[in-house]
Amino acid sequence: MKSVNTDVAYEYIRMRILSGEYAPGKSLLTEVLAKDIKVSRTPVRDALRKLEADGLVVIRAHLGASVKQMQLKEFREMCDLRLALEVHAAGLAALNHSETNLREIQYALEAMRRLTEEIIHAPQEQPLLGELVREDVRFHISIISAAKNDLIKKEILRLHLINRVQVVLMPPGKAPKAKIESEARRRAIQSKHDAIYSAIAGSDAVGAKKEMESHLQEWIDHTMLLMTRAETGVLARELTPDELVYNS
Amino acid sequence: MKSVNTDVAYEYIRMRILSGEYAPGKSLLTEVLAKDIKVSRTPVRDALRKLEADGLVVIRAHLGASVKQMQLKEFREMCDLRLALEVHAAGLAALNHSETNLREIQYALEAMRRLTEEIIHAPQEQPLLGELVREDVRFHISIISAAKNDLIKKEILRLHLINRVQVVLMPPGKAPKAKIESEARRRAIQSKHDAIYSAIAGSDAVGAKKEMESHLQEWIDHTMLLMTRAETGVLARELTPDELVYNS
DNA sequence: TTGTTTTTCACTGTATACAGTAGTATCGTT
DNA sequence: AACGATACTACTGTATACAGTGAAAAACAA
Repeated sequence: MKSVNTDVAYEYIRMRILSGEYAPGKSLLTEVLAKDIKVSRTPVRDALRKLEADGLVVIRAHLGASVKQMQLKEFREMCDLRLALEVHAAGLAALNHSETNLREIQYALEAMRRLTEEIIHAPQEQPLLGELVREDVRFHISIISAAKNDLIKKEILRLHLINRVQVVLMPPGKAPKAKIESEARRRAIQSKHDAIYSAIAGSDAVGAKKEMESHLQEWIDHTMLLMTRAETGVLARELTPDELVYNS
Repeated sequence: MKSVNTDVAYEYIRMRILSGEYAPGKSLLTEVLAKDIKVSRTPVRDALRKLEADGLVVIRAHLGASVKQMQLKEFREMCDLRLALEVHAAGLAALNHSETNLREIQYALEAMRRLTEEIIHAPQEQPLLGELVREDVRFHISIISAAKNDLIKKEILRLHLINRVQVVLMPPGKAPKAKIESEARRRAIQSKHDAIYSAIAGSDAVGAKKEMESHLQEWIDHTMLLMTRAETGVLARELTPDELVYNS
């Protein structure tokens, strides 16, 4: 099948939103985009509609499209939605996982363990943080895959992406916590991950759900704290566009 | 703001899908629709894109749009997704409900109780079934509203609508169960609903989730059984278009 | 007949011109 | 100077013509 301009436009805009080049709130003019992508306005409009369905863009009649910007309330609701789905997926993973799934989860787990220790002992933690986040994503996605429900998986991935666009991390200089505090937090997360893995590997659905729920709730609380603290217009970003496109 | 043709087309097509006039699998030709709605193909295409986002339509490049038709596997996955969300919502409802919410839930509950008894004692159960289903929907939506999470609510409503389009009930004549059996089942459902309500009213989140989970699981199992039994091309429908549009 | 190629054609995808809206700047009035 | 009405304009919404695809029909070969 020949490539379709709509898809080209979709990928073009999507990448720029996910990479942060088009920040939340930025208005997306069809004419400008059409000229940049070198197609007409029609496929651009189609692409924007698809992106709206993904939750990355909002379109208001006669006012045009802009990159979705969430209020704190909406963000909290989305986190809760994600929690519900990932907790359920953890339970399913405990029941439906294959050996391959377990190996995948374990791989991410070990990579995170290694990176956590490296970061704690390194003088500059920043450069390795991106890798850590990437492995964290891999860990969660592996679990979702083990649940063997493509619809739920798709939905969670969608929410993950929105999350990435909305959560703008504190700039390196203004790290909100003392290093000793974040060190303890990192170790706590690691052991929580271990507990989740054990429950899944042991086919303990109830346990897996419980551990996943408290893990995510902790993450949500932590993130909400950072977001309420953060001044508007904070702009440090950890991930490259490439890392953001996990379609696996 | 002036009404937009895209919205007109969207409503037009949506209604016909929800009412069953456009059955799953039916192909939706933009030219035909445009002529029927008396607009051009452009807003029709936009509307179809929106309906695709709703999960009611599928669009394949160069092949056009058609009303979404699910395989059994996908339907099962969707039911599981809905279960995850509604169970979570039940838990939230136990924590976040207002007095008004409780009254709404109770109202639907009592209406169902009355109808259930009427149906059991009536010679012809068919005419009242639609009403019963409508009150059942009201019951579930009231709980979702009580959860106070608009995003989750929106998502569950979306899934409910897809459900209605996909689940085509057995024709009256071929009722799969003896009356005595469905009578027992109706009473069981009623008492399950009572249990859910009690847990929510008593702010018992764990209990509410547990009751909701087993209730929905029972419904899913029952529906899957009907669907696997049903021959292809079964076409009896209980609800009028009007009942299908709960935007509350 | 059966299988393979060619042709046809109905439909979608795209570009573009035009219409219509909502926000902004301009002007006039007090 | 403050306020309201008017004109402007930059953009979206819509119709439509044309290009391009893929599936089904027709033609052909064995």
